[in-house]
Amino acid sequence: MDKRFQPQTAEASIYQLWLKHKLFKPKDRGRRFSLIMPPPNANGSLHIGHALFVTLEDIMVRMARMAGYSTLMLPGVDHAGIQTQVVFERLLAKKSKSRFDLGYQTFYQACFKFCQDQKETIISQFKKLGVSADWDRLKFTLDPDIIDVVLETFVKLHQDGLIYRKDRLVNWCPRCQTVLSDLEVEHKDLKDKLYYVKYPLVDKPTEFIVIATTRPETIPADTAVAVNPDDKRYKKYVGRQVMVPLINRPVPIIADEAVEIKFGTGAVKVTPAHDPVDFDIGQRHNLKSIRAIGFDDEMTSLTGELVGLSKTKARPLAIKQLDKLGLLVKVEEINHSVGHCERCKTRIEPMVSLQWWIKIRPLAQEAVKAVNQGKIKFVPIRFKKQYLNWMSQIKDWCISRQIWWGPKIPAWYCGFDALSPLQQMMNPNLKGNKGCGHIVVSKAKPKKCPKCSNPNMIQDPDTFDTWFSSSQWPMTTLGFNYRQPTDDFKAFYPTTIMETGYDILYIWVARMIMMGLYMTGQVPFKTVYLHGLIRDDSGQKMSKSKGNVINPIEIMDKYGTDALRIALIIGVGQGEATSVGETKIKAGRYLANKIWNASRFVFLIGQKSNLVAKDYTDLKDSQYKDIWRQHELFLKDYEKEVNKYRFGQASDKLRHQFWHRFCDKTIEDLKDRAYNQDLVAISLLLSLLRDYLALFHPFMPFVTEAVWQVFRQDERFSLIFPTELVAEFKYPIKLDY
RNA sequence: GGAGCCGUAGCUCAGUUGGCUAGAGCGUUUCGUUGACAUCGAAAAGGCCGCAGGUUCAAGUCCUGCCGGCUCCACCA
Repeated sequence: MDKRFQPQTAEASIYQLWLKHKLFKPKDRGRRFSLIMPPPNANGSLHIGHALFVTLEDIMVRMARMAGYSTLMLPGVDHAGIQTQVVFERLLAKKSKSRFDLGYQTFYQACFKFCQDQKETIISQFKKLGVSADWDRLKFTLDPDIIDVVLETFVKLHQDGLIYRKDRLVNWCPRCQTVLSDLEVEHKDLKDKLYYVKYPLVDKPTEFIVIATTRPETIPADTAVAVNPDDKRYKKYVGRQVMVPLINRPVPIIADEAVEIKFGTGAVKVTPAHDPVDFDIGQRHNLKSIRAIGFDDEMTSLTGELVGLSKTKARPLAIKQLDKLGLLVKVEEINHSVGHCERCKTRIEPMVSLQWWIKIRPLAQEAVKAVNQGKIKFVPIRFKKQYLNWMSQIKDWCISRQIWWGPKIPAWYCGFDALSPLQQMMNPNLKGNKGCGHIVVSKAKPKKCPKCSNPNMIQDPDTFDTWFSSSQWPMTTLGFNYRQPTDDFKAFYPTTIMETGYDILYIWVARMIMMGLYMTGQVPFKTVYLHGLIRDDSGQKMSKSKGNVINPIEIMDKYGTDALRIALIIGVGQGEATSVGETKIKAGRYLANKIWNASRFVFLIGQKSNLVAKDYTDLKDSQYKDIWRQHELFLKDYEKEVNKYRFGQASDKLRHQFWHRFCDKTIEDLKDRAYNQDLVAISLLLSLLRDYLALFHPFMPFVTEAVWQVFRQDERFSLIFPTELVAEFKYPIKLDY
């Protein structure tokens, strides 16, 4: 046995050994355990967050496999719609190109190629981490069979009245040139200015109502001024009219609950086209929606003298003019939170636009019911509350995007005029298509318009929110379809555990539950395990700009994969942030080293002895029965931790037991007798070591396998080490899924 | 405005349904090993478990309030 374990040279061949034994394939028999890997985005390489989640998953999977479950870990990769498009556009920008320079076809193909390359990279990195997934079942969100089901789901939702197309207020990202769902918008607190502006009364132009606004450039789009119905100051004005400054258009003064009496002057300008609250007020009071800012970020023709200006230039001009007219009362500093694009950090422009929406309430109802009935367990439990809280206030989900990267929405339009105004603007090349305006939702392109027989229906140029396809991931990856369940689906659905980060509880987990129930009538997974974020040594969030990121690849090269894996897991509370730094990783390497050396010692002593295969002794009746009993007590305790998914605690206890009980006590106590050919002592050491190797294996698969292989080479140990791979050894504890 | 979390050794953090003589890693001190250990072992120092009340035979653990930090959600003009 070598004096040291060399992860750098040993790991790759150990991984090959597992593949050779088809270890990662589910066995035919036994109870089933399945875990669908959250697909990493195919637009970058492995970071420490990937390492954490995939390690946690691999631990659960390896434990289940060792405990005798027919175990499937299904890997996948995500095309990651808007995120990938932003990443790829940045690459293009370095060559001074935009997606429009390439055109849709070329862009799509180049992006596809880019994703394929990234996919290969990340898969090889996952293998380096020791991930025991069944790579033959690897899925990509753009695989034809996956897209097929996703499209069908859209059609079915539409048939069931759960998808509709409507003009509503959306989040428009001027940089990405697409709308976003609410969950893709980040709110940041910003210092801004609050302008107090006089609106003259129509019937008495010497009298004014003063409103407060942060966006004077949208004044031309005002269609009302609103006050709170209980505000005594303004009671006499309600029902009368004011003149909108800059364009001199009369608008009504209305009363609405949404207006806060205490804020500003208690009177607010209502701009339904550019503000979510105002949009709702507009709906309630049947107000017109006038657009001041176009999707091109320029002021529209309805904005008087501001027309044609960019919105940033329009504001100072508006202020200047108001001031000149003597209508600007004062300016105050204000702190308020403003939405930004999660991907490119550009400030969101609220707009009214015709988009596809999912009517979410009916789906949410079922998803809440399932959780309340205990069909899905949350680990840690506190996320159940967060889930329920979110679901109770959920809003309809906008699923159409104007980006190019991703599958297109299966809606077909008879003629250019049926497209939304935004789509018309963005797709002038389709302009020649004439038609009756009919819309068909179907997976395949209709041969002709069912109404007017036009043979050239055009497809909706928009793509799906990438999360629409992700929300169906557990179903699509297992081969679900709307006709006949596949073998994998029958065998492994619902999956046992969904492990992912708590930061995508709403955007992904909640939606998978809704879609799973909708598509199959069953929950997609029985347990949700949510892990926390990774921080550095001093508890800081890792970020490139702070320069405190840890590159898992470098760590693995330097300290070995096992050191990284155990450092990410040991002693970490459930769902809590993990602090990882070089010292913790070193501690991991020490542990790997300790495992190797303890094994080496036992191996050498065993080799020197007269031990032969038949010398295995029943330890429960030996003079060492107390040691064995203590070991069994530990196993019980350990079993409890693992069944509660407390891997941080479990691995900590395991380390302690192994190091300070087995190495420091048991080995030391039995050393002399073992040297003196006490075969019972030797087989005791061997038996204990074998259990420790098995227990450590899910956490530190490489060093444990390497040791196991050494023992396998000597047939004298074959009764105690009865299987070829440590992973095939009967796990000394029971798991209950 | 709503929801959730955290505050335990110098640092980063564990501590499950209340039973703790409060733990780990790293760091510090002393001694010992270098024939399993790019070390390892034995021992030690170091904690009003944020603060104040309450429940209890018993509270780091449950309840209330306060102080400090964080996260998420929300229609703060």
